[in-house]
Amino acid sequence: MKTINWSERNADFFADVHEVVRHVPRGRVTTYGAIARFLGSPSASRTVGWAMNNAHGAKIWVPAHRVVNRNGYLTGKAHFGYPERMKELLEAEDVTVRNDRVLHFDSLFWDPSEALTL
DNA sequence: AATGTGACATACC
DNA sequence: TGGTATGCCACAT
Repeated sequence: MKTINWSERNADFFADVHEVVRHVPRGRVTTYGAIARFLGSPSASRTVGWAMNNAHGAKIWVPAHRVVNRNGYLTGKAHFGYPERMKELLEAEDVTVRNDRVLHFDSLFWDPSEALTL
């Protein structure tokens, strides 16, 4: 387990979420809940989703397609311009998607709590 | 100022 | 097992 330290923690929740998502490695995925837990608000997963919706307008690019729900389903696919876009972005990173679900989700899951420190 | 609404996750019947 | 309620946070109304 490699620990990555980020230089500064942002003031607002959305920015924190965006920062975490930027650390998700290419070819890996994480979940709304994992991010919420990591940021100290275990039941704010819903808000994390809202932050993703907001991510399109973020100053720095956010790989929002690497965030799925806790079962590995692409519940956010409707927000990528066209429905298949999210899947395409993932498969471009060798993450296979079938029936809106990430294959081998368990082994591809990346937990920010195990890789980052606040 | 108060209310409603989400790309979720859990707890509790 | 499956439906309903609720926490959470920012934003629009």
